[in-house]
Amino acid sequence: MPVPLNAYLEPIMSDSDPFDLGDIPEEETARSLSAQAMGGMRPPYLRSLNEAQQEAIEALDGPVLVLAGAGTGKTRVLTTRLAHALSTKKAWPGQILAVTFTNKAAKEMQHRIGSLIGGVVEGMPWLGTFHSIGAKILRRHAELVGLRSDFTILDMDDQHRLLKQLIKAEGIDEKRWPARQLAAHIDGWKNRGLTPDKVPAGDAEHFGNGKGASLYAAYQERLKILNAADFGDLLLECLRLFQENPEVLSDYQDRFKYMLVDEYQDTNVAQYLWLRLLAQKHKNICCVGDDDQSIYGWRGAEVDNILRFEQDFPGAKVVRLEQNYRSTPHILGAASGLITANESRLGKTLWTEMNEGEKVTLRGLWDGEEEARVIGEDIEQLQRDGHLLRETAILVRASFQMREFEDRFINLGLPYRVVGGPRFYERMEVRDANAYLRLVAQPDDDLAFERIMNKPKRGLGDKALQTLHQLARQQGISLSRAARLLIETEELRQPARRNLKDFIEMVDRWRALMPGMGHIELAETILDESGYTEMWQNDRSADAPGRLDNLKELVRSMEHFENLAGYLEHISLVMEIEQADTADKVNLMTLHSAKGLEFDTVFLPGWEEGLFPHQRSLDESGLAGLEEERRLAYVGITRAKKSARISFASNRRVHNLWQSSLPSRFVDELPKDHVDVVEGDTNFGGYGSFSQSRFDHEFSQSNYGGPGWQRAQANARSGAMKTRAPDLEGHAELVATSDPAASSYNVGERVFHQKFGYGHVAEIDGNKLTVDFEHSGRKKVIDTFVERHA
DNA sequence: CTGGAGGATCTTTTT
DNA sequence: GATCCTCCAG
Repeated sequence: MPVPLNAYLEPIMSDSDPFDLGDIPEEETARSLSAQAMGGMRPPYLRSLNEAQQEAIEALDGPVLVLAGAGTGKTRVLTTRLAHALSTKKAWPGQILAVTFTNKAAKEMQHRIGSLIGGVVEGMPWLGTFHSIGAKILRRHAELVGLRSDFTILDMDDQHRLLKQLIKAEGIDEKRWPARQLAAHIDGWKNRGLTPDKVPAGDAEHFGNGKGASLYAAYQERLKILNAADFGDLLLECLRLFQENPEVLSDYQDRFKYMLVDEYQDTNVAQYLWLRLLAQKHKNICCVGDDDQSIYGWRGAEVDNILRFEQDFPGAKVVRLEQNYRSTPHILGAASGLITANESRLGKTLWTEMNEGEKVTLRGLWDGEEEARVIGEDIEQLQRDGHLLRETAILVRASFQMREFEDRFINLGLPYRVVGGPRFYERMEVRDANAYLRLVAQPDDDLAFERIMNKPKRGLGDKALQTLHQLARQQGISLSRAARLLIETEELRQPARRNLKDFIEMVDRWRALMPGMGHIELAETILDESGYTEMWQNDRSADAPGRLDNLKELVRSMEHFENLAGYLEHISLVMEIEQADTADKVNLMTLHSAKGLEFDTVFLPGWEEGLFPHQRSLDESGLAGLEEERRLAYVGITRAKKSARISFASNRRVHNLWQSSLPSRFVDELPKDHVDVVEGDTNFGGYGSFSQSRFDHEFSQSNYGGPGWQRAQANARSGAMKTRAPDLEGHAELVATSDPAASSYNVGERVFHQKFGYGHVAEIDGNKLTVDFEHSGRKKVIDTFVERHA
């Protein structure tokens, strides 16, 4: 994330007149002179734009909705609009809020504005993703929502572990109510802007026999104790901050003279509310989006937000960008024809001045393997014809489809790259390393502590961890504080105790190094001294070398940051490591990660009922799900500049068993005029014509209870039967020891300890007791581990 | 407390 | 087919 240019922002944030040039450093004045020099003339950056684009750019004041179809120059409009606001001096960089969804988009905008205005525009402090901007605002006012400004941002793995603990503590059977499901619910609530107290009663019953809402509340409470926020909180807590603190809100309302929202069709309710609050004052909000490309409904995105824009912002100007600069007429025709099957859309008609080009091809194949082979051959042919591999992409519905292509390409020696695959920061070893860094930076980060306490093995297993947890909970302190207490006592057996002590001291030592040592050197020291690197060096498994490489890469990536805190903030918000991979490789990715990209040739394999549209989408969201799948297909086709090649297979291996499949209904919805059916040389399936698939379509509609669906039902049934008695053990433990009033013991008092038996208190040092046990001799223990015994 | 064996479950998409 | 989890034997 960009480093804020405080030097030049501060004056703007203060009460001084933002247009007072006296506050702006020289270079800035020099730059804005070029804008002034344009005078009344049409600024040069507007010249090569079409009418609609210019309209979208020049309508700076008042609410504007820009409906930007695929390939209509959306990003250009966005950035030019920004540049326009700046160069006409309607606003200074610090007064423009520009939000995107992905870090990639934010970076691209940053970059393009830079080249438009010329020079440094890291000065756009409020250009970023919803999440990064939310985090930035929250850090400034953390104490108002019960956090400290150095709060940790949890990733999904952390979130998952935490929820698991809570579910266990509630005595709920985790088999039946998996943590990931609860996480999905909580995410859903947060996306809809619901705090625990606002979760509708009916909703909460979906989880753990109606315990959903209370678990959510418990989770939020726990987050506050951990001084942590999850992804959803970055928005929801920010929203709460605004709602509960009008003066804070009004401050931001004043500040953001102009607001710009990219991919508006992907906003969820929380984001929508957030935007609305902020736009209340100046009302200069410009939302850019395409309802036909809304593909994140499952993540809480509300297509409604864009469909409702004109009601939400009365007097809104709506600009349609319909001239497409990317694709040939056939490709556009195929995509447009397909998307007309959707009912809920605002409707646009894309057109182009390009030459006809080739039709979209459609190919039926025997199985997934053949599909991979044929596409591989196609790509090799393209290569021979002088096409670049990097201008070729294979877009799949689900990531498991990638495997067959990878296998095939490795076989062929065809270079490929998986875009948006397993993320760097999600790898286990990288997370472990980050946990070390987090623990050093933030001593009370329990999740980090827990993660690495016994990695590498230090003889601190479950037992030690449980003892620690118990103590931490009773004392209301963090694990590392609890550890400090524990090593003073004899609660843990000798090896564990010594190991824990060593561990604590090691972390303390690193922390002490922090002020003097650069963060990179520090990271190296930590990885080295902790034995973590060594652990992988001694590991004989096949993936160990790769993991070591990743650790090196991690340390290298830290160079981009000024300090440890900056690095940690970055990785929690940006899951991807930036790498300039410009090599000529075929691109392999999911349809979702293809949004916003374009390629000469696009392969769209796997157009089969159940896979695409995905069965689960249909089961869970019905018609809305189907329409979203169709939009996904639309996104896929419109990625192609020159050639789109759709295929489907009659047989596919799923979970290691073969399933026969029918061509996707989307195949039938493609307008014939724009499609060529290609006969494969091994056309076992006999899908030579549309009539066959139309017939299959009829069949498939009555085939709703397909194998997958039946299996799902069977699972649900057996799950229901598996209900077990609630786990009482956890409760018993709580009841036995959680008695805060009992912490004051007297010397000579008789006490009972679970492990050491009966004894008399000999000395008292705070909450540490020295007890003479009748059978175990003199021991130091923490008072919460003993019971008073009359 | 560790490590290995065997079992269950998984695969839709992601900031 | 992989990964994660649980259980059991040292």
